[in-house]
Amino acid sequence: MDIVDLGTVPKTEAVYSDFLLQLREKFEMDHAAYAGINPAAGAIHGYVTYGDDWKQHYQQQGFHMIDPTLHMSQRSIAPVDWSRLERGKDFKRVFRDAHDFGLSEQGLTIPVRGPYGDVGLLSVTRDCSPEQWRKLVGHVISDLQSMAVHIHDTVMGSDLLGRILYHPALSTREVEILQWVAVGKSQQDIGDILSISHRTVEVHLRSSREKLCALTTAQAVGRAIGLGLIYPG
Amino acid sequence: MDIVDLGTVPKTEAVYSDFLLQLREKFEMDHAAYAGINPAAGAIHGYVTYGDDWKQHYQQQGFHMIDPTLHMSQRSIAPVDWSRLERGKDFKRVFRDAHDFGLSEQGLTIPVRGPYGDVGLLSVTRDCSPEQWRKLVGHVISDLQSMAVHIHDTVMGSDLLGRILYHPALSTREVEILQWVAVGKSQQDIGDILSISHRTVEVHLRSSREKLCALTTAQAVGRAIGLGLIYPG
DNA sequence: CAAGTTCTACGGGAATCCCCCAATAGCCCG
DNA sequence: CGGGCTATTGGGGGATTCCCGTAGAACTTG
Repeated sequence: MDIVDLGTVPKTEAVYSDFLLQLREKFEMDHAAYAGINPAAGAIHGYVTYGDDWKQHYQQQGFHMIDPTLHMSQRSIAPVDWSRLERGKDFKRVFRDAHDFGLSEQGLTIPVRGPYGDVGLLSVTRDCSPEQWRKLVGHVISDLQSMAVHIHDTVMGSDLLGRILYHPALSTREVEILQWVAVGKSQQDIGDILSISHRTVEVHLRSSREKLCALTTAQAVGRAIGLGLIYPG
Repeated sequence: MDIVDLGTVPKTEAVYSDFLLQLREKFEMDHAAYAGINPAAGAIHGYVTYGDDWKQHYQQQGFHMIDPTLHMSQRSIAPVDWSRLERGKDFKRVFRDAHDFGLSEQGLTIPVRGPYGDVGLLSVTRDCSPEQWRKLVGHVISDLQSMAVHIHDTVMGSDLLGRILYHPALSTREVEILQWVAVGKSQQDIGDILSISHRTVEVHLRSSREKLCALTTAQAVGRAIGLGLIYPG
């Protein structure tokens, strides 16, 4: 594959846009777009090959609030071919306008998720016959999926420094106790389970909250889950 | 591609094992394994092409607690080639034993995540020279990634009925208030923010706990995050 | 060895949460 | 229209958490 390997170049916004342009050419698509959300870093990323006119219009109309290609893909493990989406009023509204900008309603969105609640959506569009589309997709889907993982990994990696600085080191005991809280146990229960005083449990939870910069224990639980330190019970 | 499409056959455990056997043959691997966790359904899945002797030994030794191929992959967006793992005491412990069962320490694990906290790990191993391995992986990685998504999607889909039954419908207000809790606000704060009584906040939280089968609000926050209903604050 | 971290434990009291109970109003759908 | 659900509000009271502060022992690392 001759698309630039994002792992080997400096990370600027232009690099991602170029990556999408190259991907678009290689896989014979009209357009490509990547959208990424990183809750742990509070970051949102978006790169597209569309012209500025459609980008502005999409934003002004608030289409991201109703765009079913986004919403259905966020609920899917596998790639979502737009031909399988319901042609409801939201779909029609977005793509009636897209037509006016010369954009096709035939496309595909590939969701990728990371371990800390981060999500990336790589979308590609191509205006051609359904038969041609099916052949094209069947031919390139594996590589597109690999590309989706690649760009999402790289974009999230560029948030990595922030996450390293942000990512606190909870002690073993602190993690253990937070996990019990996530399972619904009270401080007294946890003390009984671990054969320690419930006052000690309280101390560890306080330390956990401080390290996670959380005002409450419930918030600390949520953050620890988001960071992959514990799991929902 | 001539591997059976899991979407077209009845879902039995033998089907997944056959899928892995076929995948192993097609991509010239020694072995293939899939492990999946579905927190929302409380389900754990595992299918492997290894013999029963290694499966039993792996379980008896509790290797899943220390296996770095599992732990590092769970923290990665992209596939993890085992050659890049640190040869620490855990790695050595697992693979010293694996050698005794004729299994290679050369492999690759591909993580896949779904929208509800579910995680799937597809691993493949092949005993050959590093040069051959690099060529083989470069040739098949895209297809392996697509396969990983495919099997994980299908396994999680087989939990779908459970998830539909289990997945509670929180009201808009309940979700909104749980999100504020996840941000660290107290019930009084939330009442002030939303211009409602803190007693009303309490009622919504109790309803949320009931629907999420949670004993505490902290547990409810964790579950809601795991279900993708709210996000860590 | 000294410093830092983790683990253990406690007093006292305020704040918050959550238990039980009660109620009304509005909206939607069969 | 009636039932179910959501949203709103309140009383009374107990349980739990969390605030402030304190301390010592064990372990690790430079």
